[in-house]
Parts: sequence; structure tokens; C-alpha cells
Amino acid sequence: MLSNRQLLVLQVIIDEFIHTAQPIGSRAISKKDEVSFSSATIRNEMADLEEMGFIEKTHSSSGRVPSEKGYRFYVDHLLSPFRLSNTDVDIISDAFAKGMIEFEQVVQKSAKVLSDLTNYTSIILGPEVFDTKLKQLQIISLSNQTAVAILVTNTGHVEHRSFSVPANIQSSDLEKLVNILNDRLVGVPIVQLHEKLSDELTHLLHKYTSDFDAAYHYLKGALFDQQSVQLYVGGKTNILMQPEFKDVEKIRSLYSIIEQEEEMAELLRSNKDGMNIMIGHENKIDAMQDCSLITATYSLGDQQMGTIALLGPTRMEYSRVISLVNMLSKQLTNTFHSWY
Amino acid sequence: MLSNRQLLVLQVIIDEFIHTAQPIGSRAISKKDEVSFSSATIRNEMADLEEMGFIEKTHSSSGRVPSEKGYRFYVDHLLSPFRLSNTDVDIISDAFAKGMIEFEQVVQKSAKVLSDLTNYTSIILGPEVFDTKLKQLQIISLSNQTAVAILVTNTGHVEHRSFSVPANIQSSDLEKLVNILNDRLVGVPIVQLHEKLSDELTHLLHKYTSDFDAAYHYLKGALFDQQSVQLYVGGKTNILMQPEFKDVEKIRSLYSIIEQEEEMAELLRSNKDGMNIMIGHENKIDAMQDCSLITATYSLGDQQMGTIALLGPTRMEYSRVISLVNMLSKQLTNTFHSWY
DNA sequence: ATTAGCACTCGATGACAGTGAGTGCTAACA
DNA sequence: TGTTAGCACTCACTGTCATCGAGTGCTAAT
Repeated sequence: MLSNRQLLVLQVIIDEFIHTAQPIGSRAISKKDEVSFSSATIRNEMADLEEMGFIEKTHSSSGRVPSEKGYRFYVDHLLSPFRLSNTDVDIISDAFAKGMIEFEQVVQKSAKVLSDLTNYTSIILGPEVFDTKLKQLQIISLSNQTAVAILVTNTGHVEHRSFSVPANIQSSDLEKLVNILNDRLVGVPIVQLHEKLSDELTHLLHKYTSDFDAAYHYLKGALFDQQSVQLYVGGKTNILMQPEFKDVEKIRSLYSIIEQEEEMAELLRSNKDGMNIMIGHENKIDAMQDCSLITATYSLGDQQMGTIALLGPTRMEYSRVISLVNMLSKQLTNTFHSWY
Repeated sequence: MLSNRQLLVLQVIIDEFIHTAQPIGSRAISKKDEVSFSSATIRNEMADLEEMGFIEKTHSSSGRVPSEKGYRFYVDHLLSPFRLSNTDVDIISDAFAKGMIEFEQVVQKSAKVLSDLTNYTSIILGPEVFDTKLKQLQIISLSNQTAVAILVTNTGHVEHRSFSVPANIQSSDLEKLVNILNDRLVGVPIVQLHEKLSDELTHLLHKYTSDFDAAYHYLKGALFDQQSVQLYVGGKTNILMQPEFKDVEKIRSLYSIIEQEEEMAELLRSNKDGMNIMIGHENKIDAMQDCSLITATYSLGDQQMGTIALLGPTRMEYSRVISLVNMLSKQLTNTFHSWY
């Protein structure tokens, strides 16, 4: 395979390019302390590395730039275990130090910390609701015609929705309905809630007046209309600071992808457990072909819960970034674990 | 002041520039149907208009471009009452047609519609809570150590916050506390809630065990910690489509302003009732000096409630945009009015 | 008062040469 | 045989120069 010297040269090229975003020439490499060969020797090695597809020229007499295959090799074989700086560790610890209780809060904070530390864009797929159970259902009348339905889960998640109450339904009817629903549904996993609500209760409700039917209809609409994906994005504008995105068109296409929450969620969900690194064209999505996407799952117990991701240019500070994503996913897992 | 012909020329220049974003030459103007003078005549008028500061050259032999003073004159004196197209009206009506009940929902939708229709960025300052009253307070225990506090207003707004319960507080204590609080606080305007909570209840609570003190402390923290500004932004990426923003640096500074919610809210709040148009340097904020900001207030009864704003380049389609902002603010006012 | 005509300005475009950072190759060397 | 010095070559980049054309301002004719 690759000689030690070739490994060294490749490593230097990628390390350097990651920081300067400029093609690297043989002379620059030979001047590095850890390299003790002349530029001519380096040139030979570089020609070989290019032939093998690990590096590329931008034009016939330019320095070399890592190819996607180069990056892939780099993350697979050349990454030395990276020690996060104390400040990095401190910042993350601090973020988790304050007693946070809500999923949303924790995840939001994580997204912010991750994007701030990396200057890339973080995307976190919020905790999926596999294990989440209904804690309480409430309906509060606001006026004769309006009411707000509130759903609380055992994880502290609160979902609410206002709806208009048809004239023929009394607020006392609603109360009764809610009582029945609470009796039957508290403790039911959220994912089964819709089903349970339909299956078990439809006939039960029919025992009572037909008003319940209408009420049920409205309530269902109120609670299950919007299946909201929990996607938290941090540092969206960090993309603008990367030199590879000085083209407004690129930025636009990337933003429009990120904003398609359903697709992004699907993309993140599709990753396997643990850490995943997608480099350039390994990403299916067109607008991401100049980007790398690093994902890691976090979990509650043995249930996978969500995904934490970082989106940046292929020229990414992989070693540090991987450690950060790793640490954050562990922190999330720990935090959630400590709650139950 | 300005002769009719000068008015005509100025109008043509601005109308044209708004659509092409290119400097306009005398020949182009003279070829317009509504203009029946030779290019030489136009040139003389343009020289005068320039001397008066309404138009500018980008270089010594270029066509003319409107100055900020020109835009100001245009919106003050040259805007013909604009009839919105049927599709525009339909889209807005449709958006409000579906029975929406929550402030958030309505405002969010408005922001989206406005930015979609204009291709600019809309910013809506959500309904301020002057008239909003507490409808109900709830505390739901999630586990021994955690609970979620839920606050519902008469406007259907739901605010919630999880918090950890100190070991020495029983969930029954919390229940009692909430009962007391509800007795005393339901119907109290949200703005006074904090004050009322401190003033009236502190001594009352002392009657009971000191545990209440701690519970009160936690509850207060849970409910009043974050005074969240309700700022809804729509079409943030529309900025990227404007030719005046092909410079990434400009985009960044603009985004960073928009993201400073507190400042933006303050800016929007500072506008007087009715419609306001700020052109270029009339905006205090540096990053907005190439932009125009159109704001309009919407209201509930005679209480001012919030502000709807549209941010675009100074080269803005003023006539249509003003009508749209106007219509939307009216729609918001109507909608909210119909609720009470 | 209007306009035709003309000299002038200046950004944009393309051709061209010079520069320099980089390469590949060859021949000399340890 | 692996390494390196040397050299010819490539090509992006920069600055200069001429050309072009859209536009102006001014003057003189109508």
C-alpha cells in the first residue's frame, strides 16, 4: 500500500490544506520540520499519490489539494486520537452543568455549543418519542368557542394546540371526554397514541352522546394534525464564513436543503448507530457534494433516540470535530440517562 | 419645486430601476411610451434632478440610479395607489381562511405569506401581552425530582418549563401551592404576574411550611426566568436572491443583526403606530444601510399589539409591498379583533 | 424651449507580456 | 538504488494597452 513517507506527505498535505484552504506545493512540504526530504523527492511521492487518487491538482502546475478519496483515507487511517483542548472541554461541561430538565433545552444548547465551537453548522434531530409516554392530557376552555388542548409526556415535553369548539359542544362535555381519555391513555407510548385513540375509544365514546363524536373529531385534529419533526439547527450562518462558500448560489441551495426539515430528518435517521462520516459525493444530496456531514447517535438506555450532526465543507477539521461530536453525543446520552 | 416632466422622469427612473437593478440612460427613458421627449431633453432634466439630489451616477458617464432622497420622494409623492393583483389577495385571504386559533400560528403564517409574496424577508414582532391574562397555572409531576409547570393565557398562549423539584418538597405540596396560586392569580394580566406573585403571595405562603418558600422559589424560576421575545422571521434566505447582496460579507452582517432578537424587537417596537418606511441611512443600524424597512403595527382593539415588518434592499417594489404589508396588518388586526 | 450632433468619459472586454509558484523529467550523486 | 540538483515547462495571476459602446454634457441649429 502506501509507504510511510507517502503517508507522511498525505498527512501534511491534508493537515495544511485544512487550515489554509490553499493548494500545497512540494517545497512547502519539504520545509516542514517533520519532513526531511528535498522538494524533488516530495514531488515524486506526490505524483504517486495523485496517481492513486488521494490528491489532485487544481491546474497543471498548481500545488496539490486532497481529493475526496484522500479525505476518506485520512479519516479512516491517519487520524491521531485528538485531545480536546481544556477550553473546549470546559465549554461543553459548562453547557451541561446547569440543571436542565427539558429535552428541547438540552438539545438546543448542544446545537449552539457545537456550532459555536466548530464554526460549522450543527443539526440535531431531537429525541424520538419511542419510549415517551403520555403523562397527561388537558383541555382548557378559553371562551365559549375556543379551547386549548395540552399534551404532556413523561419526558416533560409539552405539545399544545388551540382549536375552536363547535357550538353544540359544551365545555362540560369536553371535560368528561378528557377525563375518559386520561383514564384510558395515560401511560400509552406517544407513537401508539393515535392508533389507541382510534381503536379503543371510538366505540366507547359512542355510548355517550353523538356530541362526543364531534368532540373527539376536533380533539384528534387538534392533537395530531401536525406531526412536528424536532430538528434543531445551530450556526446556520457559519456556512457564510467558509471560503468555499463565497458563491451565493451554493449557499442558497444548501440553505434550501437544510430548511426541508422532513428530508433532513430522514437523512439523519438513516444513519446507523454510532458515528458516521459522509464526505463530499458520499452524500446523496446534490447541494451537499462539497460538504462533509458527521453524524453520531445519542441514546437513552438501549433505545436509539436521536442524531447529532455537523455540516461543513469537505475541508473540515476532522480530528477536532470528530472528538467534539463524539463528546457531545456522549454528554447527551449521559444527561438523558441520568434522568431515568 | 419639480416640474411635471421632472416628476415623470424621476418616476420612470425609479420604476425602471426597481425592476432591472441597472442604471437608466436618457435614451432608454425617451423610448418609453409615456415619455415624448428626446433623449437630449431628458438629459437636461436628469442633470437637474441630479443636482437636486434625487438621482445619482455610478460613474461619470453612466446612467442614473435613484438616491435615497429619490426613493424618499418617490414613496412620499409619486406612489400611485396600487391595486393588489387578485392572486395576491387570494393568497392572503386563503392564509387567513382556515380557522386558526393561536396567535403564534397566525403570526407565523403571516410572516411566511408576506415573505413568499414579496421575496423579501419578513419580521413580525409577536403580540405583546398587555391585555393577556392568566387563564390557568398547572404543575404536573413527571417523577419524584422533576415536574413541568404550564401557564395558559386567555389568548391560548401556552408557556411551559420543566424544573427539578428539591427532595424536601412533596408533590402534594406543589399541588396545594398551585391551587393557591390559581385562586389568587387567574385573571391577572401577565405583565403584572411577576409582581403580583411576589407582593401578594409571599407572606401568604409563609403561613404554610417553609417548604412552600422553596417551592415558590423554584416555581418562579421556572416560569419567569426567560422573558422570551416573540419574533417571527420569514424568508430569511430571500435576501440571497437580491442582486445587491452578492457580497457574502453584507449578508453576514445582515443576518447577524436579524438574529439579535432583542435588538430587532426594540427596533420594531420603536416605530409609531401605523405604517413606517425607513430607507437606507434612515435606518440606524449599520448593516441595514442598503436596506429599506417597512413596518406597520397591528392591534387588538385600541391596544397596540405588535409590529409587522418587511426588510429588503432600498431598491424595493414599494408600491406593491406597501399594499401587502398594509393588507396583512389589517388582516391581523381583524383576525385578532374577531376573537374577542 | 427642444433637439440634433458631437466630443468626451469610463466601465467592460479581450489580447498580450511578464512574473512566480509550481510541476515533471533527467542526469548526477552517495 | 534511492535521493537530489537542475532545468524546461505550465499556467494562474497581474498589469498594461487598445477597442468598444453606452452614456453624458455642451453647443448650435430649429
